[in-house]
Amino acid sequence: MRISELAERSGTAPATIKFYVREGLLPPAEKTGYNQVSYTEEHVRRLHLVRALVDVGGLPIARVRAVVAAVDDPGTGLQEVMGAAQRALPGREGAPPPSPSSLAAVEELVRAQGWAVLDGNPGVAQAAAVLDGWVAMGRKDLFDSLPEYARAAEVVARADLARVWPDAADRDRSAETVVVGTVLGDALVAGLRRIAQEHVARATRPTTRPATPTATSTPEEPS
Amino acid sequence: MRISELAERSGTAPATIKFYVREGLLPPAEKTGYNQVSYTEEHVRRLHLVRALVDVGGLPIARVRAVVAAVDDPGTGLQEVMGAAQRALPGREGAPPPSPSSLAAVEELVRAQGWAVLDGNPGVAQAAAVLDGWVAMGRKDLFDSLPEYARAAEVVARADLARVWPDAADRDRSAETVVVGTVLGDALVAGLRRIAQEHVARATRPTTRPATPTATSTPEEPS
DNA sequence: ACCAATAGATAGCAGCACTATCGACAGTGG
DNA sequence: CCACTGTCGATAGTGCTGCTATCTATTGGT
Repeated sequence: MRISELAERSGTAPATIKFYVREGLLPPAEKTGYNQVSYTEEHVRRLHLVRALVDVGGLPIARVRAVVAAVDDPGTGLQEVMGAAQRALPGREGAPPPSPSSLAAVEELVRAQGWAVLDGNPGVAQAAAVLDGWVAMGRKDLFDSLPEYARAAEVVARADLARVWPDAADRDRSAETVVVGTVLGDALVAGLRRIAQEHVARATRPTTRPATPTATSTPEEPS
Repeated sequence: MRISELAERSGTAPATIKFYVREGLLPPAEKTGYNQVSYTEEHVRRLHLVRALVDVGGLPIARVRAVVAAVDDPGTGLQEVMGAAQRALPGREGAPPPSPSSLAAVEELVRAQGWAVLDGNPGVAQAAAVLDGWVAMGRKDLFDSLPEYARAAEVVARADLARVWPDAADRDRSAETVVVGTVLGDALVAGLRRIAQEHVARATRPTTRPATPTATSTPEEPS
């Protein structure tokens, strides 16, 4: 198929497709002439993958390139593909490194949960950075809630992996599954969390501010 | 205090502080002379809040402005502050709108969970967009896992709100708590999810690919 | 034969988050 | 009193990212 058809089927502008090929997000199409190439169904699904990572996952182009490289390299095992996807996720790159105390807190949490984890896991630094932000705001009560969050995270992780193992025999397919699941999973959990937050906020009827009847007046705006 | 002290205490360059004041992320300091102003402790904590939202939460400046405006406006109730924080989170703005079928699936999930939620909730569109990305990749099995994710999301949401109600009497303090909790909570859950993923992947020993012994050879790299 | 479409290369552009520079002045040590 | 460092506010500039526009040589379709 030609570029216009690929563009139409993926909802992506031809110029953008060319750009993706240049950037290595999309493999070059097979040449059939001086100015004719032939895109395949493989390109369609790869383009869908790229757009999902960019649009829904919010990944920058460079990260997407790293991820698809891991998917395409048959020498990369599923665990490493998952690692690549994890490292690709937008994770506090401009931020200062996490403090040792927060790192220690996270590591203690990991131990308390009975988790086994290597040092390189980016989640550790990310969680520690969150704790740092929290204490910088003068709050400390988050530590008590950590096990609750950790338990929820484990439930999510089990659901994640339950979706991968079924077709673990097909390496390419499951590599894609791992990537999409890891990246889009963050967005899914975040979205569901927003819905659940509103539900819980409405359900537990917070005595909508016990002692300060001011400012409750403004007409209810959808949260 | 003068700008250099504020810069030092917050780890932010003076030029950046000036920029934030211009952009309305930080209130202007009180003038004490032609070229002398006096920053307060309030500025320190506000700057910490802004940096946390930017560095850890990854929010763009414009979103941070909207969030702090909601926090500062005493006429904005806590529910609306939470709504502002939710809408501020990076959520698929460049992406195409979610398909009706995915929206319907999310709404059915919401009903099945017994959740009550208004139309404007950005989580619905976000979750639907994730489903769209998923089906665009030719996978449909995600729907079966949705209730699992929803349950985990509710656990998280309950933990979120349990941290807010305690000091719901202090509107300003709890407004900050809501914002930081909503924004940093996403990052925290995401980080813990990465750790849990690695743990579960190692613990359940995926029979590391049942029928395809190829490509397992590369030396174990920390995922 | 004609014309729209294509490939590939290069240049340009808009947005974002800062950062650098400037001129006028203030506060402080000597 | 006076040099000198620090400060304020304003404006302009920078580096990066993610495309988009333009150009030329060529080609398939009618």
